[in-house]
Amino acid sequence: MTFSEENYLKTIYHLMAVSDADISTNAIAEKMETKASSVTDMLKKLAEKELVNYIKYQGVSLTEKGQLAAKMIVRKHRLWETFLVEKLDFSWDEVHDLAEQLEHIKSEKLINKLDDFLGNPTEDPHGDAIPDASGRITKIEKQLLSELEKNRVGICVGVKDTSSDFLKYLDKQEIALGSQIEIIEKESFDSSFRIRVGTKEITISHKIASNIYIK
Amino acid sequence: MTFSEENYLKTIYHLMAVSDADISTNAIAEKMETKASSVTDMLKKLAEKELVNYIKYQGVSLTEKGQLAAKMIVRKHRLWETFLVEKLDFSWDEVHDLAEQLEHIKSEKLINKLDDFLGNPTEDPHGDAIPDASGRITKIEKQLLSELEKNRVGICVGVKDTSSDFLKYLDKQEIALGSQIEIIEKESFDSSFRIRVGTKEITISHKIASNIYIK
DNA sequence: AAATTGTTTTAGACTAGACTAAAAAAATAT
DNA sequence: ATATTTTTTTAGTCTAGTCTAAAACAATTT
Ligand SMILES: [Mn+2]
Ligand SMILES: [Mn+2]
Ligand SMILES: [Mn+2]
Ligand SMILES: [Mn+2]
Repeated sequence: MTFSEENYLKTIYHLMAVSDADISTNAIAEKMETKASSVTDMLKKLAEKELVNYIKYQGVSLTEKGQLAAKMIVRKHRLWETFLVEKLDFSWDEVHDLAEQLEHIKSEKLINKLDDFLGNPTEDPHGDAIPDASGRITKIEKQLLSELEKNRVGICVGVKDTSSDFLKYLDKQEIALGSQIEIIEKESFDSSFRIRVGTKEITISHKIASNIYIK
Repeated sequence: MTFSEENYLKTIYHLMAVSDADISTNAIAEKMETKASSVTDMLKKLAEKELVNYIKYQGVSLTEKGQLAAKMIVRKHRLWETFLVEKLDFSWDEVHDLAEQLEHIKSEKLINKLDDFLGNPTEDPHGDAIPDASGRITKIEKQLLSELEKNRVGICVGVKDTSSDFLKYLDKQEIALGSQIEIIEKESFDSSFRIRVGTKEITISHKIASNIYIK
């Protein structure tokens, strides 16, 4: 499997996790910052290899085989991110682009040894689940901070947006995985939140609140 | 720089370490298991980028810029090999092919952090020197076991052939980096060697002896 | 139901990197 | 010095992956 094929599979996998319905050519093109015509070409190739179910004009979904392949790429991505943060002391906003490269290294043995070396983690530095060697995922129950009621308290267990900008913003506000967060007030006018993080009280926008996972 | 360009540079670098003279198109083709015509195409491209000095029909050599680029690839290769052996418990005959993939990961920061994580090693698992971040190499003085006189004793510090087959043979004979080796007898008829490794006495062919470095 | 708009596919072109076959140049042998 | 062999380059073809522009199809609006 080529890098490009792997990237398409992974993108379809992530889109399927959100949508249920078949994935459209345009959705893939947008997410990958490429053109719809390029996507069509690739879908034909992936269908030929029985990695996706593809019917012209009707969108695409992963086959079992494609699903497993996609999970293995996600597994590698998240294990490498964990390695970079835990062992090489990278911060959580720096690792995604590097993992985009490392996820294409081909070796089951390597990734399984890396898994062991890291102590078989179930979550990556952003709180996302790491599939195990057979593709199984331990679902983490979590909800968006924006869905929490006033006066409730929770622990930050993940982020939805993993962009460097957002993660740096969280660093600045001293919000990290494991931080305790309490909803002090929900402002109905602009849907912003007054929250307590540790001992500090801060105000965050609805957009911020809807990108933080709480348990 | 593409993977392919990097592989050509690295090959030219290794050939230059042996030969002094300019490197021939055929030598590169042979080492890379490709065709001379493909090599010619690539040499033009590398010359365009000022990574090699190339004159039609007269062979090729690395420019300063090309030399540094090649060293950085070698640095990455050898640091990854060290990581795989030291941290992930791979054996020295398994790591080369994996390092061939890993050496193309693009990130100075990653490789420098990996270097620190490993304790800034100066040699890889095969006894080859690891260039530092600026390309400097600490030359290791060593000689081939085959050049050693009778009754001399030395320590195995490296291997010339790093093929899996050869390394596995050494494992079988319990020869590893750090092993003490004494020349008991040199057989003039077939140039074979009678040696003592630790407490064991064994016979090795001239070919074997000329692929082991001793200090 | 027809027209408009949006989406997806097709057709054709381009680049990187590989290949084969033929031509050109260099090296070697006679 | 000429002929032969070997090496290297050129010319042309192929595949993967991308793109633009045009055509085909689907969804919406009037
Ligand atoms: Mn990521
Ligand atoms: Mn992640
Ligand atoms: Mn190696
Ligand atoms: Mn090595």
